[in-house]
Amino acid sequence: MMRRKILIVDDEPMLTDLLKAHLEECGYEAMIANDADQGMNLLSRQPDLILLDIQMPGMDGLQLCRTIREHVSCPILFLTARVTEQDLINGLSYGGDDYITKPFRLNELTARIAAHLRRDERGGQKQAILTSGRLLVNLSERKVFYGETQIPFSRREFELIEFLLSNANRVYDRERIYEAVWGYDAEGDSGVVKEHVRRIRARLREYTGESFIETVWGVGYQWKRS
Amino acid sequence: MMRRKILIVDDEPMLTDLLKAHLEECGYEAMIANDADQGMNLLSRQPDLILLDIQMPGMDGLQLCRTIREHVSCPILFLTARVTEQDLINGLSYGGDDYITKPFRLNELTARIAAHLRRDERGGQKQAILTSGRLLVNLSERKVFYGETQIPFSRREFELIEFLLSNANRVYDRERIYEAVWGYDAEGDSGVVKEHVRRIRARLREYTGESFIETVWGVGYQWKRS
DNA sequence: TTTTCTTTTGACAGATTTTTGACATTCCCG
DNA sequence: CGGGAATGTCAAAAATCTGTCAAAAGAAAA
Repeated sequence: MMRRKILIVDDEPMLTDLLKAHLEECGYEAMIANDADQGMNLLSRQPDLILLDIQMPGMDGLQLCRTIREHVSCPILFLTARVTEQDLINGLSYGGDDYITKPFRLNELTARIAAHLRRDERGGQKQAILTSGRLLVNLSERKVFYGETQIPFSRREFELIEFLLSNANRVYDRERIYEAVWGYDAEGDSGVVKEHVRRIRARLREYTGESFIETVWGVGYQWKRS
Repeated sequence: MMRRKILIVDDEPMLTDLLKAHLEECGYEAMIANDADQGMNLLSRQPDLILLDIQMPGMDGLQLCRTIREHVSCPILFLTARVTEQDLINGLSYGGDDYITKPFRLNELTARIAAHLRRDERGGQKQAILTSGRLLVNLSERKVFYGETQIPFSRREFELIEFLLSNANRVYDRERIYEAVWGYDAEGDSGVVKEHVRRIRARLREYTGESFIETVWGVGYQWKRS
């Protein structure tokens, strides 16, 4: 198996050096880019994964992310400081796949990297993070954020959100939703879905002002992504 | 075999120079840092061992030690003038591996260094230490410290802590936890995990005031790292 | 063996979530 | 403008989950 190539884009030489050394110790091949131009150039070497700092001074990391996405389809993992949660959400909607906040542990980082590469390899399509506007849904931690505040959801509620959001802009009747989320053959829908949608909407509205889930009369529900 | 790199952190230039010369004579590559910042910077060069003076004026050597531990896992050897048992415990609880009191003989120092490097290399067993806030978990010695005091845990308790902490911020249901820690296929979880979590929380709370392990309702537990 | 400590188990109460059904409201269409 | 079907709302009931305790079973130490 070829050694996996990882591209590191960060303006802090100290950090990039440390990361490079560590990643190489873990058996990866690491390339360093200290600015956007270098980063774009190194795309030609076909990295398997990209670590991208989205808050480099004098450069728009988000734009860079989008540009990268136009050229390659490998996982992009953001490095970000805790403060600008908003940037993070932007980033994910700009084509990123996951994020990790600075300061982070090397072990944690390599674990994430391994997970993404594994997923990529198996062809698994499942994203780790979903976004919708300013809303952020972290599937692995099972948490929903609006900006920096977390919105609490119960298990079924979360599963329902996960289903609808990962099939955003598509309409499903209650029976299908029940089947997909509850797993049984939907015999008597009995209005459970209805009630859950209500509570999810209520909580979303309470925290964000909008409810995201839309009713298509006579048919079912859909997650509306602007 | 690569030449081993040793990082010396001490505010006394005379001493550091002397050490550097001596170590290089012994076939090591030596790097000097005269203050904490320099020390942190040089971590990017991945030293194989660190000599650290824990009593530099205007800086908390112990805290530095702990900070270093968050980034690297190589052996850390204290240089200290203090000799009490208490100081030793302090140092070790902050993530150090050994200590040597000043004034010392160069021979003694190099002997210790060689011993640690040998152990590090042979066992392949990394001196794994995890931290979470002020909490420190020494995996090789199977001990947990909060500041300078040790918190006692039994075998299973420690293993459970180890598993959750090394996968911090990720949620695992009881079944998975049982599988990972007990090693069997989780047939009848039977609440063993639940009970262990309770006792771990209780002891952590007793010593630290917080319980670190968080419940995600309907899903499982996770170690919460701020 | 006895003693002590750890681990497992089962029962229970309390808290939270999920489901249900009755009722109100909205929407479509004639 | 209604009638009827589909959807929204609410609160109570049912089901599920978690925290806690104490006792039993098992391991380790003495």
